[in-house]
Amino acid sequence: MEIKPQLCQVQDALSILGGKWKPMILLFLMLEGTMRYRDLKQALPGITPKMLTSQLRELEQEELISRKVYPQVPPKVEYSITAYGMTLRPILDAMHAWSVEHMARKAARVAQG
Amino acid sequence: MEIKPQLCQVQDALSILGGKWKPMILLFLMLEGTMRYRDLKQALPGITPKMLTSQLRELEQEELISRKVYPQVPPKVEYSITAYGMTLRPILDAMHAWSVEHMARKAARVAQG
DNA sequence: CGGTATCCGTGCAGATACTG
DNA sequence: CAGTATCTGCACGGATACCG
Repeated sequence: MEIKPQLCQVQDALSILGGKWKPMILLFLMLEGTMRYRDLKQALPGITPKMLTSQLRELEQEELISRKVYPQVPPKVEYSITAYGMTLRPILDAMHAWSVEHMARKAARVAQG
Repeated sequence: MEIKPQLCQVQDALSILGGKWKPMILLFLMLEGTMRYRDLKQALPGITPKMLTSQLRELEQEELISRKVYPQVPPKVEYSITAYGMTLRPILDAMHAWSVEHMARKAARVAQG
């Protein structure tokens, strides 16, 4: 059987979802449509402002999310998923489905050491 | 709209596919069924023996692949995907499909800097 | 409110050499 | 053939403090 080199392109998708918080950020924005900075910070327990900003900037640069600044005091910034970002949904759904399906197995492995 | 905490389980799938070479190893084994150590090494250009071994060991520990040793000289070791490993296929397929679909966009971004 | 700036530890991954 | 062993670096992520 011949292996098609194309198959190695899987790396591309992985590099985009690679950041520790990126999948969750994308998921939240997919579901909420729009969230402010502090909403995301609350939704992601334990994330530092530096990490949140860097992850958001990277996703924005990939054009997966968009950033809208309201020029007012106090500042207001809204993040939302783009149409392009939405194309990642099948991947996230597949990962989510798998994780839910196999949580029991993982729990058993942890229990037995 | 309510966010379901379950959705954050996406991290589990990601941690399993996280290694740099793991997705490709899994893909090759899914397609070939069985491969020897040196076949994998050849199939993964640039991988060092240390990395290949460590990635294989981790996948084996997760029971995603199985390792069969033939006690002979010179040694012969075969790796193959398990039924459990096969359950990851939808994720890898989704990632592959997305990557193929969006290679053009990536190429354009690289071209323009 | 929505970020920056700075410092720091660790873990992943590569290079190289050696072995049963 | 199928690995180990050892050394190395640097990107990733975290902690903390500060700013327009």
